[in-house]
Amino acid sequence: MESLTFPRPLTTVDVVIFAILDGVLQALLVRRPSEKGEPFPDMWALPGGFVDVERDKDLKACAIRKLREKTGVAGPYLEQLGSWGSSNRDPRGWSATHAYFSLIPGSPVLLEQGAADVGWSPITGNSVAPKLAFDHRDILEAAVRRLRNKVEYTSLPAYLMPSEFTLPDLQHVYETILGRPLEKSAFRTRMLAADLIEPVAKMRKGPNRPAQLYRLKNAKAPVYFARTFNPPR
Amino acid sequence: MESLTFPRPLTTVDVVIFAILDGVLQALLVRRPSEKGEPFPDMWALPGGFVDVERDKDLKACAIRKLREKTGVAGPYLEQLGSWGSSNRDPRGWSATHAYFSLIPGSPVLLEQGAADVGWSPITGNSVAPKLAFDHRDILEAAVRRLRNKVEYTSLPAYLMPSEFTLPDLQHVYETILGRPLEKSAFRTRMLAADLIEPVAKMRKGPNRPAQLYRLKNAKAPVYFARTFNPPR
DNA sequence: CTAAGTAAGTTGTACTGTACAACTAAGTGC
DNA sequence: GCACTTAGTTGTACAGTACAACTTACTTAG
Repeated sequence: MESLTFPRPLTTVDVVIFAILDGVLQALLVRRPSEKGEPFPDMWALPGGFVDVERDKDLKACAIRKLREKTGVAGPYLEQLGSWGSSNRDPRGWSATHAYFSLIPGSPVLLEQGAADVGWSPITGNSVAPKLAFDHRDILEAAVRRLRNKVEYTSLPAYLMPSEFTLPDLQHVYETILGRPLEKSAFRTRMLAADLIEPVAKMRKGPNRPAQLYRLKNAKAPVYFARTFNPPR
Repeated sequence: MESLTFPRPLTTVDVVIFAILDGVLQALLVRRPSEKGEPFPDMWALPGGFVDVERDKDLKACAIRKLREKTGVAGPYLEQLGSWGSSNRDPRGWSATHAYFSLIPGSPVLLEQGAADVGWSPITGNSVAPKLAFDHRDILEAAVRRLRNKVEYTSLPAYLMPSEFTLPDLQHVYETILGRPLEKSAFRTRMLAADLIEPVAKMRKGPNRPAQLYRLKNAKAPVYFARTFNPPR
């Protein structure tokens, strides 16, 4: 039998958690512990950590656990992003992380505990302002690129909406993520043809014409459109 | 300092290697060793194995090493597919694999050594005929789905072509992978507009009208089209 | 009560890339 | 020379969006 005594890399899971706050795309960050000997003490990092071979039955379960520990959110959109592994990404030795990305709806309420160690950071460009521990900037940038790319031809932003929203609300989220305006009528046609949302018997009141409220259809998987938005130049 | 003495999962890399042989999409498989104590002895599996923390500087280097060990091919198309990790996918304990998929051109010549332990298997449906070790069937199916999906809107099949090929050749590869016929004139228009290939000053002779030969433009990254082929039903 | 302002939502025309189908072109074999 | 086959082109139809102008429904100022 093979001995299996050779050195094993460290195995972690990290989660890029996106939400719309103050009308802006933001990512959740946690502060690294400040204990002596911890790598990147007090720096901001993506939520994540070691796979616990006792508690986590698989990688996705581990990601869900970390997501719930930080946000209290259960059952949001969760997708595998990729993995990053090398001899030098963690000073403690050869390490590989399995990265996920998650979209959470509305304006989520964070768990109150340890609020100083958890915070939302707005996405500007492809990343966030603070320096991040490990190679977490690379991972975050990959997540932003993947999100932007998919928003061109999928209904992913629907997972960032609160339970009831208007079509202009949804369009603003698309525009915020893509960083460019979209055509109102084409947007509406596409969304309504997608069999993705259904109107509720209410209107959003405001200082001008009320807007129809919609909600996501039950347990709706993301819709893939046959074309991207607008001319890609 | 954190002790790092907790148990670590096994870390492996597996590669799904696709090529067109006999006009059919095929995947490379290797036979598991037959030694006592080895999991899944003598079964077919994807090429791969443990990360070697001494030799592999990162995951991609590890995938490239395994690719070259099995095929002798250097520098083909290589893309990360995802990762699979759980407590029960390997009888030796909690294990996570980082899966890649690769497209190799033409009709590749395998390394001769140990030819009995390496073989191509045609893709039928979403998988291959033989039973596979571990969860390699899941991984292979995910690779086939990803490839099919991307072929709808990218130029990936170009990486499966020999150095010189005709447009009908390329179209046949598209059709083989997608499992449905494509429109000749729309296909040609799309491919020629993509700035992906260039004609060489030669024709493919045959029993009927000669066809223009093309080659991939130098170091060409895959092209993403703004629409999928055909009506998706 | 009316008019201005604003955002929601609709309508009509133009355009782009593909679908579909018929056509022409260039070779082989008999 | 003619039938056959595959390469490659041409022309019309169509689908989904881009663009822009329009109508609708509400609030607020006067």
